[in-house]
Amino acid sequence: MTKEEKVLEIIKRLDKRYPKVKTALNFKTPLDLLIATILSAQATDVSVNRVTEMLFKKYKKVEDYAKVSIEELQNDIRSINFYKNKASFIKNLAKAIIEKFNGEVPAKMEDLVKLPGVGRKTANIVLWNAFGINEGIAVDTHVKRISKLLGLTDNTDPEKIEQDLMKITPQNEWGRLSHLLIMLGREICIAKKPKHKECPLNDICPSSKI
DNA sequence: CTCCCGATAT
DNA sequence: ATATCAGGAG
Repeated sequence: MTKEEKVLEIIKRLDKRYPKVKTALNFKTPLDLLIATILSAQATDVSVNRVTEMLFKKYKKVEDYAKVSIEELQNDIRSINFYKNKASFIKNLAKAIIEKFNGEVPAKMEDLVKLPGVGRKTANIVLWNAFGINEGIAVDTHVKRISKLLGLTDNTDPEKIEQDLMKITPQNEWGRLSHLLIMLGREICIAKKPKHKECPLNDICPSSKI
């Protein structure tokens, strides 16, 4: 089985288990999702959703983030890790969106990654979930780990892994592949204790202990 | 490569 | 106690 065939089989099986897969982060607007995704770095989606439920009622426009004091913003997201960094990212990003993009979250990779606190992973999440655009593949900790376990890549650098996955995956499946692997990583192919017996990919996974 | 730095599961 | 969690910047 070629890697191209393997990816299609993986998508086919995971699609059956996770139909209509999408981000687990709650959001209504592109701005909401951008903020939530920044907050989600090395944090659980449950923690992020708990904070954003309050946050998105208080901050509805980029101007709200741009004008709030850094201390107040820090306090509003204090339960999330790296809250000082993230508060600065969000405030500076809001200013940048107002100055450079007329107050609208840009729907292009090259624009998104210029924003403070936004890398390709965050940009890919926003592009696909908020704009329906397949411009790349979000490689997070789950996608990184599982791609290697499945033998889809030999690289460890997320950007190289993304390139490898993009080469062997039809572009219209890029967003879905990423989110399907994330779901598998959260529920079955757990970093610490993979549930090989329950895994729908155990017969085509080189790392399976079954 | 290090730092950031709270909540949760085991 | 400690490993891990939808990472990114310096």
